[in-house]
Amino acid sequence: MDIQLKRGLLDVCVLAAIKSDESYGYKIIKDLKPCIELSESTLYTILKRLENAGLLTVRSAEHDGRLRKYYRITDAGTRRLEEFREEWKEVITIYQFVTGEDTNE
Amino acid sequence: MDIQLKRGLLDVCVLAAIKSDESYGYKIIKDLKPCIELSESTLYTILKRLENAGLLTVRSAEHDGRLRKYYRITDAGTRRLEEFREEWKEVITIYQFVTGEDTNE
DNA sequence: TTTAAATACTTCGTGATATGATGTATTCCG
DNA sequence: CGGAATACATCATATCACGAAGTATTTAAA
Repeated sequence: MDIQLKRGLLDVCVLAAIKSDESYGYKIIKDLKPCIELSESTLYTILKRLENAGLLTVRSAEHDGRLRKYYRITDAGTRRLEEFREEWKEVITIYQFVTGEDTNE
Repeated sequence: MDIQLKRGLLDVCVLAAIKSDESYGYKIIKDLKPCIELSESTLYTILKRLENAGLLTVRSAEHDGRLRKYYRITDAGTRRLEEFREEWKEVITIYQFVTGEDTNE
């Protein structure tokens, strides 16, 4: 899919991947795979950004003697997902303009 | 609206603005205003990019003693709009993943 | 008539960002 | 033993939206 279109969706996809339960990098990639593909470098960049924005928190824990970083969504992160739903109304308007479609069909 | 989300839509908005009839920079901005806002620097960057990609052609013409550049969509540009409709199916899937919504509503 | 706003296009610098490449380190399986 | 899978990190690069600033003409208001 078009990379620019993807850009606007990646952040919320990652947030959605951890919205019901905390998760870690490698698992997030696998969970998102059927929906949207992203590389490790992309994901860790996004996780860092979301953390800096206060949309998720991180805790490190050992798992089978290996370090894992678990990411959990914050209230602000949940609000971000709600905002996304609001923004979507605008997106639909734009889609209709572009395709020339009417309200339904 | 979120700038990243906008990125994926700007190019097709501009193409849609000239899809039925050729137009020029200033008019495109005004026509798109109710739908999506963009500055002149943004638009001319986009027009240049779309021209380089062969999605539109340009002709210069004088109007009231002032130069105007008229942009017309090409067949490739029209195909790009059709592709966008196809891509949209993926976008809907992603939207549903993010919001947890089912097939409709 | 002077002035401001609108029309119309151009160029430059900046910050944000996705991604490939590369690296480190451990565990699991054949 | 060796390679695949797991797991995270960093760097350089290319793309892109946008504000700022510039040039030049026409139109309308003062």
